[in-house]
Amino acid sequence: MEHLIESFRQFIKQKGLKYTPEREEILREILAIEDHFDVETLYLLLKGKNSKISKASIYRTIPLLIEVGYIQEVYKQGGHSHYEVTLYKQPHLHFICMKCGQVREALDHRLNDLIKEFEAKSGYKFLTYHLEIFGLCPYCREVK
Amino acid sequence: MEHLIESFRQFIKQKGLKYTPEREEILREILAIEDHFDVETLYLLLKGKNSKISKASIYRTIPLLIEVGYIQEVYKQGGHSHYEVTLYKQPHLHFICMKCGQVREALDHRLNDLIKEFEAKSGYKFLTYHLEIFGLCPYCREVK
DNA sequence: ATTATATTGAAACTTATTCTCAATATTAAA
DNA sequence: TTTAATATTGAGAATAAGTTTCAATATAAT
Ligand SMILES: [Mn+2]
Ligand SMILES: [Mn+2]
Ligand SMILES: [Zn+2]
Ligand SMILES: [Zn+2]
Repeated sequence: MEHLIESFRQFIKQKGLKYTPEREEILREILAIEDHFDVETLYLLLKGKNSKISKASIYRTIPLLIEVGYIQEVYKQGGHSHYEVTLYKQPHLHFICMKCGQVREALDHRLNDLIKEFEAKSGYKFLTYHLEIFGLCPYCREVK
Repeated sequence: MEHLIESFRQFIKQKGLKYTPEREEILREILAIEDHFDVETLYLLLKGKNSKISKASIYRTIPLLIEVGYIQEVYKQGGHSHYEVTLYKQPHLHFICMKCGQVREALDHRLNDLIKEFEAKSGYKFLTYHLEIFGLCPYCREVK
């Protein structure tokens, strides 16, 4: 945990940026979230702890955390982005129920293999992916 | 071509809606597009033909064309949706260059198989998917 | 023709995200 | 430990995609 904070600080310094308490606070809060999160959720979590962090700072810090490889934008839903900490997990797919909005994730190595194969054959440099499957969850496909 | 127009009319009627020249005009324009398209592109194409169609009507017609199965939203880029006619093609993946914005598509039956397998195992009802792979195209990975 | 209802374009609205700016904080150097 | 250059902050303005509202008009059933 602390080593992640330290690595982030080094990343910030090495880019010629300044290490601020706001950036660290945002990082700590995100690392404590187990789930997917969006900017609003994160903002309210911080606010609930009497933090003065503004949404602008959250929006400014997220790209840095993506660049350092701690988080990824994993899907868009309801017109806004959702993120998650991807330090300990591979990219994976998200099944989104179009009726109730429930999101479930699944990981399959064959998908990652397929993408690596495509990368090798195509000459592209792959950075990340979104696989969003849209449909109805078991519950919603029942209720008419 | 004309049979698609006719099927669309029947779809509209059967839903208790009214068949209007605006809806037909939008459908004809979309069917003539070979590529991916977004609302702005479509609007300008129509405008260039002296059409009076508003963006509001385009935004209202797109969900109907998705529902009838003629088009799909295939990816989001630059903060807005991109669509394509999917009458003659399977869902497929889109590789998006994060630097120049180029989009290239690829189709692989193993991906579709994987998704069908997931559907069968999970109890979800699958409708469509987006697989967007983000990275650098062969050209952009060269230029620093 | 009449009439009920749906659709239209224009403009207002909503919402996510980015930008601007003046005040403040960080950092390296003196 | 001051100084000074530069980056960051929060607040609010700006932007842009998409949705909603509304009065005028068009559709289509009778
Ligand atoms: Mn996930
Ligand atoms: Mn495509
Ligand atoms: Zn559901
Ligand atoms: Zn490129």
